[in-house]
Amino acid sequence: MKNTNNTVYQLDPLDKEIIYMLMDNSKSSLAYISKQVGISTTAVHQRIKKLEQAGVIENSISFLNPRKIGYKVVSYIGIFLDQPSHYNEVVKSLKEVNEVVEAHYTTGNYTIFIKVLCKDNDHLMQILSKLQKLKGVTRTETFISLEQSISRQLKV
Amino acid sequence: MKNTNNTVYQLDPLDKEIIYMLMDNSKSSLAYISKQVGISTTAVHQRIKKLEQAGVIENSISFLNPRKIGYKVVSYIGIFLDQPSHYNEVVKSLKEVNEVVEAHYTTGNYTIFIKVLCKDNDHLMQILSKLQKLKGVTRTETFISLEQSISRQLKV
DNA sequence: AATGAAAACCCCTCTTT
DNA sequence: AAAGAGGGGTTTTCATT
Repeated sequence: MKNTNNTVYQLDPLDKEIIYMLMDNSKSSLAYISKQVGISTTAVHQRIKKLEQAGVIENSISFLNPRKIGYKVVSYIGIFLDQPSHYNEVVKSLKEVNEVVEAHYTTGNYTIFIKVLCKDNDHLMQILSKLQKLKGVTRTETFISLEQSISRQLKV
Repeated sequence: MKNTNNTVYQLDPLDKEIIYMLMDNSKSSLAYISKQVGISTTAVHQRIKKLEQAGVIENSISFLNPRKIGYKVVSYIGIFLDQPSHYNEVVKSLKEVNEVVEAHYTTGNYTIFIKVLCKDNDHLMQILSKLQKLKGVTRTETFISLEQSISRQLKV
């Protein structure tokens, strides 16, 4: 069941300690967390369950390292649409392109802003030409990431 | 030990099935995966271990949902530097700003491109004014995400 | 909300093919 | 590369405060 309400969950210091450990490694055992934060394993378990039910902690996932399977190029692409009304249609097309891993409807220069993973620059060129053929797309602007110097989650 | 070589790991269909299950939920048990893909738990275990050692599967982490703790605004900011040589210094400063969750050194219009999470627009304004005071930063351009329509990992 | 104890489940190793 | 069996650890529930 998806939690949809908009109330802000108040984290106490123990919650934060627990969450940061899970954000670092979701397989941290209850026994290990328990030792670090100084409460029983059952108490840790209860807090995690509560945080999960509230939707504060989302499902844990494993990461596939794109580089290891030959995807070396990270880029961001701003997309200009002739009419914002084409947004839904374009997003639908974008969902069918596996290389697109994020898409945002944005304020500012672009209508749509996406993150794309490619094997190399040739591959990126193919994706760009595919994007430019989509109905409603007038122009794109590409930023290739030469180095990702920060990649982390929010700490509060 | 970090795997640093650049060979491309060849995934067979079983590897892919297993990886996609773990990318969806890193806590999928070996017994469950075993049932889905039709090989023994031991075989699944051996494959996962191999994929982890090769660095194809990276550590699993839990996600904190920023919205649930009051962070409602997702934005991307392009940063112009007067000299690229200020890059390292600026990144160092950016690392001290918790709201910055990604930073890239990019080709194209901007020198640095970042992703920022904020509570609201006022909060974003504060971050922007903080960024504009950093030495070497001449100008910034902001894209606020009104809706994230795609958020996923790479599928190959 | 927190605790200890017990049950159920799971990971991981070992042995074998 | 894959399978079954067993020991040790982990999650989960239960009763209690």
